[in-house]
Amino acid sequence: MPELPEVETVRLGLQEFLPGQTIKSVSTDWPKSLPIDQALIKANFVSAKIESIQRRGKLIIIPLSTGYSILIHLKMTGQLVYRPSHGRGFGGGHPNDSLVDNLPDKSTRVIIELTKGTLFFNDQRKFGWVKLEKTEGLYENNAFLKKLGPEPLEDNYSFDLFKSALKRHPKTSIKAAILNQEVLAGVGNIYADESLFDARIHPLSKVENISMIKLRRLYEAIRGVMSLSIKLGGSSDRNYVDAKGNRGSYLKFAKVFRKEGGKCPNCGHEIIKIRAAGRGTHICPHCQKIAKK
DNA sequence: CACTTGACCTGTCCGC
DNA sequence: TGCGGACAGGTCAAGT
Repeated sequence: MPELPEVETVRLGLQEFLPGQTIKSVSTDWPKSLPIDQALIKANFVSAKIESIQRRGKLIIIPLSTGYSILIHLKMTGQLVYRPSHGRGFGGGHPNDSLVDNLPDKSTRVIIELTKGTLFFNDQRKFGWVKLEKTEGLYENNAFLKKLGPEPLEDNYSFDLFKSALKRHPKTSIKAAILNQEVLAGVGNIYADESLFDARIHPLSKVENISMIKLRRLYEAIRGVMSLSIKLGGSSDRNYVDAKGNRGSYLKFAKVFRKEGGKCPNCGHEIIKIRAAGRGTHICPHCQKIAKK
């Protein structure tokens, strides 16, 4: 599921409620979702105070008063939903938007009890996890964070940065390259397809064969689609919900993702589905031709 | 080495 | 209706 815009939407939601709260208990019925030693949980997770909610790429990072940080990866089907202990929900949401009316449910893997509410980590496919690591030196010590590429929505993320990272993967397909989290952080299958369409680049084009003009358009497109998606609360293809349990609406505006059989909004040609970088991939075969040297 | 493919899981959908 | 297979927002390890 969750790519950068979805994870950022979750972060923004949690940011409203969690900072300042203290953790009362942590439990799981699927230990692989919470691969933390019990002694460490007791010493540095329980009774800790939540300081802030951060995000790096698709990873949620929650620094605690104990000097440790909670790391959460939602992978394909993870949800992170907060429910206050009293009052009837949050109000303001449309009832039909909620995919998580009664929590915990059968996909709930980890329950974190807080002073004023409960944080549920749900994950149908069990790929995601909640970990705990030392805050000091986290970005240097954590294998994933250490290699993670730059944040594409930061002001200082330049075309030069994008181009020079791509240059290290000249022979691979452009889709595989932008899905590679070491090239840039946060792009997943939805935003790869949408941004490649916007830039009129065929996903199987080799990086070295793509013109500078098109790479520039791709850089702009990646930032454009992900910024727009954050404004729309992300994409809810199946499971995704934000911290309040509500869906995002970006897919209503998607041009090719899951639109096979429909018409290209640019030329009217039929959108087709192919395979690229081992993933289902949506293109307009008329607008997106494989680049050749 | 750089790059691609399977594995991790559950659930849903589609064809026979 | 039942059953097998393909497929689903991600990332690693193990292949080629």
